[in-house]
Amino acid sequence: MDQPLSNEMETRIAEAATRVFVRKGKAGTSMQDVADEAMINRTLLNYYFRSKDKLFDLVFQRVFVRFLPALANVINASVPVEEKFRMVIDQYHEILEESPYTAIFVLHEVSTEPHRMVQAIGQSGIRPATLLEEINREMDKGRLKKSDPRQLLVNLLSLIIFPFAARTVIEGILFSNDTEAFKRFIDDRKSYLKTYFVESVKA
Amino acid sequence: MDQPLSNEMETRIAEAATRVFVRKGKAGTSMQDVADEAMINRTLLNYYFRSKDKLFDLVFQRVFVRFLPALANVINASVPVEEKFRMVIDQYHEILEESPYTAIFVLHEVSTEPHRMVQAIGQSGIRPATLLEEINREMDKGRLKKSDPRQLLVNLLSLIIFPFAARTVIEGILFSNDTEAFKRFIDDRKSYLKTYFVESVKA
DNA sequence: GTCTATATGGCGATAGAC
DNA sequence: GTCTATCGCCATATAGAC
Repeated sequence: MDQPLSNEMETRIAEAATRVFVRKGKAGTSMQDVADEAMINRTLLNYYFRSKDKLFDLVFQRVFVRFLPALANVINASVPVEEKFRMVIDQYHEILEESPYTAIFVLHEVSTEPHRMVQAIGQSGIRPATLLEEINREMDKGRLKKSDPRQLLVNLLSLIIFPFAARTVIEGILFSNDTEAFKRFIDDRKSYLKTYFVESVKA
Repeated sequence: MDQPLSNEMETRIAEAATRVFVRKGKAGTSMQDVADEAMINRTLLNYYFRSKDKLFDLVFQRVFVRFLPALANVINASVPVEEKFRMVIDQYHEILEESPYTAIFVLHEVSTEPHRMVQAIGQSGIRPATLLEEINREMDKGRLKKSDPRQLLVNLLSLIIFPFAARTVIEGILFSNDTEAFKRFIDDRKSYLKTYFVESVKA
């Protein structure tokens, strides 16, 4: 009874694989690395997942999908648009503070294998158009400064995500590799963005 | 005389290697890939560069260093600080529009091998502290809104670089994989940022 | 389900002919 | 300087014993 059931083992492998793939990338990870992280024999990986590609597909889907509810929940919420911006900031910070490498992982893997985008978006049901239309209406009503709503959306995501993607560079240049100082900076940034960004887009 | 001289061949290899490494990453690139791109026999790579590591070190240094003059020139210019912001936007756009994958390449490689940061910074002589101090003085004089100068600097770099790093995602979600539409978006963004960002930081 | 043993192929690197 | 041939290693994947 202390032998893991099939589902338990699959979960255990998936979680270990996620940690390793996210940290070292698909090409930089061997099946041995994953087996070590899951503390199982390497051959067992092929028993549960027939190939590295299949395993990676699962991991990528798991990671990518986590980024979507943060947007989807917000889009459908019944709150003013400035409050939606604050919610996006909070939710992405929650995800990225917990697993800081996911941002660069997703961007890198999607960049080298763009076909993943198509299927990932298809399975997600995400509708950014809805948020863009709401931003547009608020601009028409004169509550937000007039501009291209897509520029505003890209601004928001840039300001949130880039510091995590560029963590090593920023930590090295601005904080002399002091990880704790960087974490304080990110923590400050969460509230900083909620006032700075919202202020900068209001009409 | 139509045989390439040693220096010409080294340059040719370095340029080919840069294209392949930037596009597929270090771990995702084989020496055969580089040889094919340079249209030479694979063994010649080992003649000119003893190992993949040595070749990659050169490529990374070449790519990383390109990002620094954009900042260094600006820091020492004798112009108002708002004009410096505009110069940074122009210069980074020039680099990134020419080779859009360099952003994600640098961020990914630095993330998986952080030690590269230390040596790259050391050899660059970059002094962001100088720019931060100038921003601080402008805040004291009441010409810029008061805040943490590092947050402002990170905002600027985020707004410029992130759209390139996330190109595949943005192109897929916002532009249905229409590359030309994305390019127009980026072109608009350059002038958009110069007014939007400068406006948002002025006191 | 889990292991040992092994097949098969690609990789980085070098020796040696020219 | 440039090639062919080859070494040794590690990767993915599978066969087969238990």
